[in-house]
Amino acid sequence: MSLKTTVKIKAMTKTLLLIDGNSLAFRAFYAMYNQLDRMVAHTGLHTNALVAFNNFFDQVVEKMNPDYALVAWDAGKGATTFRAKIFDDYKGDRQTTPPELSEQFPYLRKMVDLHGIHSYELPGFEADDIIGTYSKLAEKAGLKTTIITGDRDLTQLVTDNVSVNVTKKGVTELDRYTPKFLAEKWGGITPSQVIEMKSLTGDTSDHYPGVTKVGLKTAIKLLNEFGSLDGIYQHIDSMKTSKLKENLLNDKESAYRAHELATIRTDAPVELEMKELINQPINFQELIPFYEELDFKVQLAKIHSMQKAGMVGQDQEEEKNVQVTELKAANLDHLSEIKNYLTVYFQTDSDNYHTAKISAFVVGNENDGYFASRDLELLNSSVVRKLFKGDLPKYVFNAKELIVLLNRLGLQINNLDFDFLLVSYLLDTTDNDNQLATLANRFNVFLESDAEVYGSGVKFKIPENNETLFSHMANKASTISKLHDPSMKKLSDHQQAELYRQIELPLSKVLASMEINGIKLDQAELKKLGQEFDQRIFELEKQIYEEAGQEFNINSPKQLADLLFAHMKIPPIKKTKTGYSTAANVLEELAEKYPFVGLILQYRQLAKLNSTYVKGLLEVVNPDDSKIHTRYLQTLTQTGRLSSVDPNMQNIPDRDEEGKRIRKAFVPSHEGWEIFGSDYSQIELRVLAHVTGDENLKKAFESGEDIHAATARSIFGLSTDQKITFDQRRRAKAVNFGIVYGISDFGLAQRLGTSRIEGKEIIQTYFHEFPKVKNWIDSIIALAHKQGYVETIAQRRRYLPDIHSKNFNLRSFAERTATNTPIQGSAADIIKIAMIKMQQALDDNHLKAKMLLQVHDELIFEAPKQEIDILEELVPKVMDSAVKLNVPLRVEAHHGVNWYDEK
DNA sequence: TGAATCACG
DNA sequence: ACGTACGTGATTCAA
Repeated sequence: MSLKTTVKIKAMTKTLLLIDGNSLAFRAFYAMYNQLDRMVAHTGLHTNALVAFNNFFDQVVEKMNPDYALVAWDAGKGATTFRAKIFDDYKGDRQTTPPELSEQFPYLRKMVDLHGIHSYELPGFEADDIIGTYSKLAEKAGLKTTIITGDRDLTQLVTDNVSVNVTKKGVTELDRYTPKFLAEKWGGITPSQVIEMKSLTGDTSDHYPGVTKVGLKTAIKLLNEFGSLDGIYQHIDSMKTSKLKENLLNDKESAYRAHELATIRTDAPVELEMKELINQPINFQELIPFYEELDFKVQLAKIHSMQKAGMVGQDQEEEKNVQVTELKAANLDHLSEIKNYLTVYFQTDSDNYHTAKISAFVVGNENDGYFASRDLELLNSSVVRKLFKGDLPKYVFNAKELIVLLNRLGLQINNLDFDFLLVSYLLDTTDNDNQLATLANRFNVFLESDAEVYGSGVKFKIPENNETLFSHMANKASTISKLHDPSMKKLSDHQQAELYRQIELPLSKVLASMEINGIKLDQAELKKLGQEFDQRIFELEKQIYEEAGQEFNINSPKQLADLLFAHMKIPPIKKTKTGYSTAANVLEELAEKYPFVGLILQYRQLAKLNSTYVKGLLEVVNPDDSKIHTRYLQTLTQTGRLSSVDPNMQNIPDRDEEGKRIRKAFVPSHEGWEIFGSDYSQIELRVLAHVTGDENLKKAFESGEDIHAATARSIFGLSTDQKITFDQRRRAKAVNFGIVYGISDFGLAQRLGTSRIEGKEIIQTYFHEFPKVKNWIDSIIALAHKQGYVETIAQRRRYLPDIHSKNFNLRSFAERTATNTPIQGSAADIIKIAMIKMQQALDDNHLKAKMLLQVHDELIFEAPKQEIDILEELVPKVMDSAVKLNVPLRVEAHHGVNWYDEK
């Protein structure tokens, strides 16, 4: 078919789209019911039905592009329909509309309106009747009509010119009923017989009865024989005596009433003329603020990209690019004009700001414009130094990074006030990729991502062209400036301003100095260890190949599994997604019967130490100062802990003697100094005692007794003079861990190597002994269900979007995190506060000691030997008084000539 | 790029 | 009945 004829046909037969608003709204609401809690706008409005309805417009209506369109609604409360007058229990048992849906109706209507489509309702009539009436009017006018509904009753309106699309799944997958499709689907029934059928079967959703015991199949059989309700009753006398005949006779009145109720009116006194139903273009002008109100990020991003592609008009205002001037020696004095606040952004060529090349910088604000340059020398000018040191509040994205970069340039900055990265993290940790463009998106501010402008992976390149680079950087700076007000407002709404001002923001400075200081690595010591490991690995390799009778890659779990479970025919113990597991706990079990497997375990241990901790650390040590400068990620974890990368200094081996030797290579950076370490004892269980208020648990901590022993005493019913066996303590320790992690009988049994039944008994006994722990767990899960998030003692927040999932696994996981996060996260709050106070104490006491590392519940320092005595008193004091809990905090301190000897 | 493994609290 | 304890990062293999 040529394009010309297609156009002609379209031009000749105009189309009308009739939408059953209420029916689709209900469909949309229940189709997205499991998303109900996830889809809430900042205003608190539920948006699940709105989202689905919007998808419906995008995917269905846009494709149809009808000439005329109308959404019909049931008239609101107070309007009695003619059906209710016939039958006062009409729709009687139907659940009242849930409030979460009711609140969406005004917005649904507005959405329809902004899509250029008329809404219509008529007191005394339902949406069905409006649709029926217009479908007849359209037929007379020679239009092709499409009806969209979730209600099959409307199929009675089907003709050659009227098709009825009934929702199949959600609101975008539809069954298209034509006379032919209807006949195929329902045993040869015609559209008008749909009414006859409903008369016999009744309608459960509208709550009117038909004939007792008559369902779809019987109804079709009767209609095929007698044609209609009238036909059935005209011939009823000739029917054989049967239960069916009896029911038909008994329920004749209800069948005829059902007939009347099921019949859709086609003569409702509708007022709109067809020409008023012309499908209007989408009103983007108003749709954007509307979507913003609903927090429709995806849709806003879509409009934004359409605007960029020139497909949709936009205001001149938005078109305007951010003002950016290249900064030069000649115009430096412009900077002294900047008032109110100063946004600062530095562009680097890689994530590791300790080593990255600093490509360019931009400073400025929304009123006074932005100034960018690649010339870092300009930063040494007195104008810039004064500006950075001055009182203007500074707005940045990642304060810690900026401090480190400036430090590299010998510069300092004062009055860091707004760090959008930190603020976004505190507001919501979910899906935080730490990218400005993504985080800005949460506030409906759109910015090209670095990947779009600079490329990613091997294609990444900082543009050589000044205009490209400076304009992107100015856009970033402008985004930071614009996000100050809305994000700080939200922070106060969440009661998190103190968490930000008193903890995270000051902490970023402390962390910056820790990173800058770094920890000294004795490279010779580590290399020596590496040589020993190399030698032993080589010998183990030889022995393994010999005993295996072949060479293979021992590092490949797949090849190892092949050897063990196929070639050597050892019975496997555990499976992974892809094959048989060769994990350490499996191999340990096998090693008891097959000594050969023990060699693999030894090989694995040494290979790990060698590659990750010997080679790995030697690769990242800074050759200039022989120090390791890790980066703490302050805005990554879901609980509020820090993490550490490049390298990870929070997982240096400690549990096995062999691995611990790595720690000998971490030494003080000055002669006559020592490594000093201090750790909280059982901080998480103490937090548990605090948040639950459990008397028994509190008592255990107040007595100063070993907590696992105390727990053993409680759950195994031992008196104070009875001795606790090693195994009882071990089991109690596993229970304590289990409680903190969100226990299950199976999980506990697995770890204790006992039966599930016994696991269950132990948990029950624990809860009996520590009843408030049980109460707290129950109530925190209930709270998570109610509000969708949990909080730590410092109002750190973690959202749990899966807490209402229908998927058991996802929901259970969310419930376990609901109990674990307040504990792990509050412990993180405590050590963060301690770190800020610790830095302050070191400064106040004019100590040379430096805080170097944080490992979740411990702090590592280096200090002159003469200061060790002071630290032994000061550090525990600062740490255990950081936060006042209703149980004491205990801190242990150690020191030595290296990190190994500090224990 | 994901899975498996193993290092830490 | 569901599957099975919380939070991380680095290395290696194999597609």
